[in-house]
Amino acid sequence: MTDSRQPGLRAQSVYRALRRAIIEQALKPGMKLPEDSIGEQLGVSRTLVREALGRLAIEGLVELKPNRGASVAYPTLEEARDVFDVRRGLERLVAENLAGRLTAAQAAELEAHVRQEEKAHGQDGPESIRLSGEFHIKLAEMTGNALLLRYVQEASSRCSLILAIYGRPHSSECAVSEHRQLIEALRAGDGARAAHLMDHHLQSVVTRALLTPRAERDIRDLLAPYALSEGLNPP
Amino acid sequence: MTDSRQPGLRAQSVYRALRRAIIEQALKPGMKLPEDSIGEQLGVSRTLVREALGRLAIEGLVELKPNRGASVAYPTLEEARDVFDVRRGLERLVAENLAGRLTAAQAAELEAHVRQEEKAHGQDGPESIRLSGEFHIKLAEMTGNALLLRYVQEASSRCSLILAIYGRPHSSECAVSEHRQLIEALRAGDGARAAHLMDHHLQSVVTRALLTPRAERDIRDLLAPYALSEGLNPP
DNA sequence: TCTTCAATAATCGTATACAATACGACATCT
DNA sequence: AGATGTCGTATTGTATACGATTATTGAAGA
Repeated sequence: MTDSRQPGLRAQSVYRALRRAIIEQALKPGMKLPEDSIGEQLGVSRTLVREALGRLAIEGLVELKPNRGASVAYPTLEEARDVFDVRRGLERLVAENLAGRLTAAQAAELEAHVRQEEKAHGQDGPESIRLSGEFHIKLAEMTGNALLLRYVQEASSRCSLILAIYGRPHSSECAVSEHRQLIEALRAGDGARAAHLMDHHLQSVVTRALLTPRAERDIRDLLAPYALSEGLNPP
Repeated sequence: MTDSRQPGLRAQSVYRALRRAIIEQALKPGMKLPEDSIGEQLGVSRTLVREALGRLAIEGLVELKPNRGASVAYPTLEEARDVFDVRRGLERLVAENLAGRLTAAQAAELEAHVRQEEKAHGQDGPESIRLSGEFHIKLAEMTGNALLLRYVQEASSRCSLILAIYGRPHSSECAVSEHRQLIEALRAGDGARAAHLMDHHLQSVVTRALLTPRAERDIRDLLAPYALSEGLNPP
């Protein structure tokens, strides 16, 4: 039971449940999120659902329109670019911060993680994606800077959502070799190189998996983002 | 009347009112924030106050302890350092992003702003501080990156709170000349130099106005942060 | 006088209630 | 048929209600 009757924890459970559901695409971009049905499903009142939706809206995973409720966010391409730019910047900071400061234990943990990524590379799709993401979160954690961690987490989740919309189907997001190189640079204490590697790593994630490469098939695909960002509701 | 009976706007009004009150130190760090009295004062129910407090808690301006309510945040020195570090990083990104991209109109606006800062420098204390802060917000706005703007705003407000606690009384936070140099570098399109200037500018804000230079007078000052961060309630 | 404890008051966490708004279906008119 | 107006339903925005938890006060005992 993660439920726990402790105060405030149920609210957080709702938040996390919705968050995961969105990132894993159980709730697809643009999908409506009525407070009633969610509350009923999760066994809480609208109050807590509302709280969670509000928080998700701040983080950009949910869109909240006055008097017409919440829906899973459907970022435009410009917003997507913004998010990726900021994320690259943030993770560059992470890299600079970490260069030379990595303890032996931390380096070992990262390498173990990369080995896992390698193992999962060929087979399980979603598992591979999850591991790639976690690598970056782990790095942010290791800075010991809570605010930096929060921002990286937020940007990362939004990136997941963006890739769900604009990314090609099964691009394995991160190249394992690039993670390896990065660890090496961090270990060597070469901050500039680490930042540079991180920057290009994330840049290549974009070009490899994302933005523009996807040739939209027909007008419906092209219009979908606009319709949804205006609150319209295509079938 | 900023009140406006439009839905959702009252909630935002509450949020903004509390935010300003905290930043302007009408509500001092550590001060309790009971939902009831705030709601009564602002003419709304606890629901909306709660919403606002939740949001402020996420942004780090308010601390929220389970079953014992909200209080104005009292960041520790480590948290303060984290926030300043992230802010410096973010604003470096702003500088890099803006270098060479500044339109003539934007440059003019910035220069006009700096002239205002200069005017206000000698006289009004709080006014000078406000203008210094706004300069940085303006820069972030000019990137056109909404997420970057949000993060800079958030970090800035937290910095205000931090300076309220640990800063020396009337340090004029930003040197006008440094702002001028920055604009020049942006205009020249020298991204590296702009980033460097920004970095040192913010670094000097810290050393000039802040952290450690303040010789605490007695034990009470030294203990205050610890007491408050533990939820204790000194008179 | 200082501690301990119980009763009371204050405040929070969550659910529910009610009014306001938006969406959809049907009827009406041209 | 197509457009337009009206009613009913669904869903939101906000307030209120109620049980639970924490702070406070005051009295009794050491």
